[in-house]
Amino acid sequence: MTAPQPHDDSASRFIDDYLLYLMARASHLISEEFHEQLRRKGVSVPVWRVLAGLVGSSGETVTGLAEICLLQQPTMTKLLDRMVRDGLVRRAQDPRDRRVVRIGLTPRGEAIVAELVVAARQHEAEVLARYPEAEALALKSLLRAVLSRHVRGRRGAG
Amino acid sequence: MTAPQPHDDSASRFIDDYLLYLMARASHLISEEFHEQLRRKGVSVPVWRVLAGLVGSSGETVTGLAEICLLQQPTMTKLLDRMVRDGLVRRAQDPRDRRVVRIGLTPRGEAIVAELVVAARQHEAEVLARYPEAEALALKSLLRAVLSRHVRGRRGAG
DNA sequence: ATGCGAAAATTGCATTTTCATGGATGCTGC
DNA sequence: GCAGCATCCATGAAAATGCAATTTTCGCAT
Repeated sequence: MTAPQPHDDSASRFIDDYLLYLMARASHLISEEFHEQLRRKGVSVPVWRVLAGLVGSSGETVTGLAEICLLQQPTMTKLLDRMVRDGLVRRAQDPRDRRVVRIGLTPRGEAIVAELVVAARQHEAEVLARYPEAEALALKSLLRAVLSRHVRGRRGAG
Repeated sequence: MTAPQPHDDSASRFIDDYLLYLMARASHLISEEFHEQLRRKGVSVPVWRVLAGLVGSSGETVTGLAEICLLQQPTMTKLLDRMVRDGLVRRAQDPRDRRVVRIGLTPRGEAIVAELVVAARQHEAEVLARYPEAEALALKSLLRAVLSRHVRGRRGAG
């Protein structure tokens, strides 16, 4: 029962060489930069993810959006409730399968996400500009490689 | 007011070329693999992060742990309440600064995290084995480069 | 046609997180 | 020694989340 020792701080922490932590931390820190911009515009992170997930692909399902946004389905349903209430998206029945709900941007949602995408692209450019171009390209390429190992149902993956 | 169109699915979604999304998704998908192991052992993700954050560095502060675990400070305080209740960690006053609370693993916490770290290292090895060794090394290296741009307070960064 | 298993979305309840704030200690300049 | 400010942790009310169970619809074999 020795007391916790304050010294010996940056000895060799497990997490500092742990891949999953490096990824989570890198993702979190870079994302936080943009999330601060979102805060200033009064848009929450989950709302941004849904809006962004709909850009270039109108008509996602609830389950599909949940998978895209890395959330669970019930969480997505409740999030969509709020976004519908706020006039950002709307629900529509799928003409072929009445179990399915298709989510689409409202004009208001489209206007908001259009602005945000501009800011996101600019921020991404700033982030990438911090590194030699080769590294920047390699990073994206490696991330794609990681993701390609995880094809989950999404047909016609690019 | 055109209805959401179900077709035109995998055209060219914004997020598929968005760095922050690639990072978040890669991190999430790989992490989920290990989180499923955690679930089977009855350990929640935040608890694992705290335990892992303490390995090799006893005596972290509450704020420090929050930063390490990518959580907010009040979240960490309440998470630590539960972990203290469950006998995983304990609080101790810093001898030099009475505002500071030092968090240390209990013997029970140490035993549990020791097992988990073994599983984590094994999972990491499995993940890295999916790629050519050069890619695996490059990925870690690039993530470190990203993180090195974000030295936040932590002194003596490696 | 009809019944049966599977899939999609929602709802309810308990838990957890967040945001804003409060209380206490430490530090600096005078 | 003391005022003023920064830092650290804890708390409380409100919102969001996770998990399990429910409902509706579909696909398919009979």
